[in-house]
Amino acid sequence: MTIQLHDTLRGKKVPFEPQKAGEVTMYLCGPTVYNYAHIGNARPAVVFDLLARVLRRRFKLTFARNITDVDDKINAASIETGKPIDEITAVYIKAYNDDMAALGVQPPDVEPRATQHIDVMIRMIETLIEKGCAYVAEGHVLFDVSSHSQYGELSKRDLREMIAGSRVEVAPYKKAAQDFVLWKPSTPDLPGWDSPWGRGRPGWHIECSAMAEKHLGETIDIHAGGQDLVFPHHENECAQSRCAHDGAPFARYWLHNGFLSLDQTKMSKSLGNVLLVHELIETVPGEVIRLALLSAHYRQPLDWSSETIQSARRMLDRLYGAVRGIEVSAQARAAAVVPQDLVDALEDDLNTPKAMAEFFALARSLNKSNDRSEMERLAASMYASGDLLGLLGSDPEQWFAGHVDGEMGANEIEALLAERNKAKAERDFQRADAIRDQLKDAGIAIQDSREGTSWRRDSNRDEEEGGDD
RNA sequence: GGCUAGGUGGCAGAGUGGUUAUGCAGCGGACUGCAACUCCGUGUACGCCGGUUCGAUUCCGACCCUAGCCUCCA
Repeated sequence: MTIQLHDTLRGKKVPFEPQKAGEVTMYLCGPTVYNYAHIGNARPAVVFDLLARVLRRRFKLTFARNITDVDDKINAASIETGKPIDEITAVYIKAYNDDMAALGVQPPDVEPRATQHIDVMIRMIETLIEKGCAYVAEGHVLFDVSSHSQYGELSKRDLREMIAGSRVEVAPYKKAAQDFVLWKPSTPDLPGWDSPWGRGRPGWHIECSAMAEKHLGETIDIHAGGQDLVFPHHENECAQSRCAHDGAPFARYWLHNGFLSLDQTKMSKSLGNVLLVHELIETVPGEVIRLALLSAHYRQPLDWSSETIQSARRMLDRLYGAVRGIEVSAQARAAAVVPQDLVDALEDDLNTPKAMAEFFALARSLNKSNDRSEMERLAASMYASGDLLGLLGSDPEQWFAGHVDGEMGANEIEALLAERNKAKAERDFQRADAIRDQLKDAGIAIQDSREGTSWRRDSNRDEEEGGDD
């Protein structure tokens, strides 16, 4: 079966064939580093990280995810905080990569920075001017939208309607309202680079076009990003690149993830409901966040709430519970197979809910099995599936011991369990139950089995009742 | 107003022209000293109205509602 992907340009799910057999190029719009990443920023990173993992099973993938480190929002942050720009960007680049690593996002093959590609951008702008697709006006270079007949194709917009519906004040030097900036002049206090049009800085859209060209070539296989980037960012990127490359296709498949809302509300600074990843991971394991982000299909809208987190946590409890206590040899790991149904689900436009259903089916058969070698084989299969999904990366005991410190340490818990087992052996069930209640109050759930008693920090515990901290 | 997605059982969330999604929660049972975990069983779900069809949640049309974009935004 060939991989199926939903292409925004064609507006439907289509079979995926790379332009060059066996090799795939993919570009994802990365962060503008003026602030910490919020949970909505994490969705495309996680979703397309999964796509990268799926593609790597079959193809040699070159995956580029850029960093926008020159931008007016960064300049504003610099003025606001009084810190130099490169200090700000360094802090947030590190924070972004740390946050994404916590969510199981593998580093891309290339992570180009805008400031290191100014020369490429200038060259591309020169090319666009030569080809009559761009013009200089008052120190600005603008892209002439009328020079590209396919403009509007990706976002399915009609140029004439856009003029009518325009709500922006049009800069006087623009030939047409939709023309967008490729290069703009910088005042001495702003970051700037020398160019044929004077000292200035690039517009946002040209950055991605230039970096994609440099690292992936004129025509890339997959271009991905958030749905809100379709217009104007991707439409403009597409127009620039195609004009610069004599009409060669820019991206052969356009993938866009749906929006994430927070408690049914759009995240926005003015509403003060921005949920930052680096804050969230203090109390929620990154794996839980990853699973929560993958629990809905990537193109669907996803509402983030405490229930979303709780549900993902419980799912992981179930998955880790299935593999808990099963030794998997290196040999079994090497021979492990991801169930074909799970692979098929992911290769069908990244159907993660279906893939998770298959994952649970695997956990169920493992839970049901009594045969040692079969259990090892199934557990190995679960770990292999986890590797593909970016889940189940922790040791199960460590998972149940909790990623967040509880008020009761492991030694104390073990001591109480030993005492309880002694009481049980003496058939002093009242004492045994008292200990169980004591542990429960401390947020520890215990499970008896033939092999002994195991424990875990109970994710089902109502934190409201935790009380005294 | 225009464009693009959606509206599925208590919740989350896939999918399909006629047959079990899955997870959580609930109910019954097994296991257990009692629990928990796990297993087995269990839900007359597909926005509204028409149409096509032997049969539609699934296809077509109208309507209602929701979200995103049209301005920086993942």
